[in-house]
Amino acid sequence: MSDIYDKVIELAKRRGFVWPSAEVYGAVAGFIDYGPLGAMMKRRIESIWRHYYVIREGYYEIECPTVGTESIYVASGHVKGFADKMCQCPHCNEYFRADHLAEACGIHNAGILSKEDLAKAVAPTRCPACDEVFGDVEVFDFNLMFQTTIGPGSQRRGYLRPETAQGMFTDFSRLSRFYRMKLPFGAVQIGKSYRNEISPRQGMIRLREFTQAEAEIFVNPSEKNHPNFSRYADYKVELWAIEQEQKDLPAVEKTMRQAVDEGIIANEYIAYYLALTHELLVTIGIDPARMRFRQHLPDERAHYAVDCWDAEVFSDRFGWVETVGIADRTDYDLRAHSKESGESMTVFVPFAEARKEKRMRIVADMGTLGPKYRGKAKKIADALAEAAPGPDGADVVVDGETYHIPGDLYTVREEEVEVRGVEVRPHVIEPSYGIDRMIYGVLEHAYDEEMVDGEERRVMHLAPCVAPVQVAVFPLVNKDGLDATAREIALDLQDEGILADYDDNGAIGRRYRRQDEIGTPFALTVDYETKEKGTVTLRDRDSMKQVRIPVADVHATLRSLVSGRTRFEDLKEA
RNA sequence: GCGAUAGUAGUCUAGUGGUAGGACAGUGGCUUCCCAAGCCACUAACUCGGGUUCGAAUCCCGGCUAUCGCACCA
Repeated sequence: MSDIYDKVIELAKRRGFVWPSAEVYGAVAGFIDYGPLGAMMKRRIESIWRHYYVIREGYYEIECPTVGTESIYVASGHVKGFADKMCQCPHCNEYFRADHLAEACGIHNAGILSKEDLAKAVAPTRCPACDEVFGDVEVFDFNLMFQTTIGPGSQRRGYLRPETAQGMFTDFSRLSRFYRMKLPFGAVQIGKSYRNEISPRQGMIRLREFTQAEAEIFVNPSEKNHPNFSRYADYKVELWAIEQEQKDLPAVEKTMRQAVDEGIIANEYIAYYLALTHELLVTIGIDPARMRFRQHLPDERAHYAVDCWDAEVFSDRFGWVETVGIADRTDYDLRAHSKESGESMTVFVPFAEARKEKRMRIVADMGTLGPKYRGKAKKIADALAEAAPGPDGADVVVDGETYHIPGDLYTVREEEVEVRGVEVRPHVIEPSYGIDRMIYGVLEHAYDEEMVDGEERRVMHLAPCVAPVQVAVFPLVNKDGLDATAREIALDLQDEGILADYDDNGAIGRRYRRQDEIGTPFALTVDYETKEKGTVTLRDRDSMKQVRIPVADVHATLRSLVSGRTRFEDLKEA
């Protein structure tokens, strides 16, 4: 003992936020259970996320299976790309990435070598661990996806999804009809994803089963301006862009308008979700001073991505933790699924006004062309339609051979056609949130120890909107009917949908402290004045101050406090 | 996964081969009554599996988990 991590995890375990999963049988690294308070807090964070993405942005939530067939992940590239080629030293049994070993001895692009070639490349090198020459080693694939089989007889291979995103892509055509073919549109998913990490060692930060909240926003590639950009145009965020990162400079503060105009952020969509993410993280209780937006360096971002930013949250134990990724993935995913599935995955975008376009149409004289070229005739005719004929005929290339087609074998017509629009393959803007990491960040940033009258007070400064228990209700003493009144108030609050925890055990000070430790933001106490004047005391967790409010106002006041519309400091004494 | 270290009530900890003790927390009661007060009572643990031994929390081996280092981290 101990840094904040130890203290936060100790409290989280003891009070029922997060537990090692299935501890009775021996926990397995990378799996956690959310206890009663943790699960409640997680739901609250998820519903705040929904408020932003589903209600405010209008991107409906869908829910897809966590088991997917092989073709999904062949298309997405996870079957190939998510597999590391590994080998084991025959002398010391240490595991290594085979491509890393090969690159260390001067082979470039070792990542594209076959298993056999990698084994050859590694054989003469020395093991970094035991310094023996490797000799004969077997290079094998280690895929980070959990594999399973679907149905009996294990004919059909399935994978647990490594991200929720693919569901939005495979449902693209139906989504596009749902949104009546109007770009932009988006869909979101909150759910479990799975990655069989080789050795997850960072508690809640690297899990084998984790919760993601992802939005896939499909936009017209030529219109990357967000329709509601004005909402965040003046929103200021500290940006640690490529330039600052490479030169080791501090982050710069910019409005989103500036950042887009200066070309720091690729487009309004990315900037919009970056600002929205900032607002969301602050709302759930991430300390703005311990948060930054870091731009991916060109060599670290996926080859197809135009721009990518991570929201990173600072942890006392882990340093900067990548918590949210916001990327412009272009049309990569839809193109990949279109190719694998044969679906077009495009959206017809009509022009404001249908355009009349003049087109040259080249029509082959099949009566002559057919007998002359026989089997090739169809292909030649198709090529002709695309060709640019000269005065003495047209040259077309079919199957690698050039054919000269004299002018009398086709006619050129000029036609006027009406073009109403184009088929567009949308680009994808993807904000992707790691819910578990957000929860850890919230817990760590909320944790505090302070001295009160020479005694340590442990308190979780959870935002009222994410605190699992929203209000505690106490009788000052357990007699003279105060307890019955307090019980009634608690019941009323519960009827109103407010999570109120009634407690009459022991001394009142102890009850306050118990609630402080789980981050309950407010406590109501029924005392002798309640009977006489119809008021109760409302105590604020952070300041430990109290105001008296009328019993009749309890619901409305708490609702307003919990939603953040009112601050405790602004309450008036009854 | 490799190596080192560790694992005793919910938490912290005492216990070097002879049937586990404390503190805090928790529960019930008394009392006091607005910030972990006091008194009484109670609940509750040797990480798991093998081995050595008449006897193992204690010694040995292995698993699991945690911490640190190495490796891994779309």
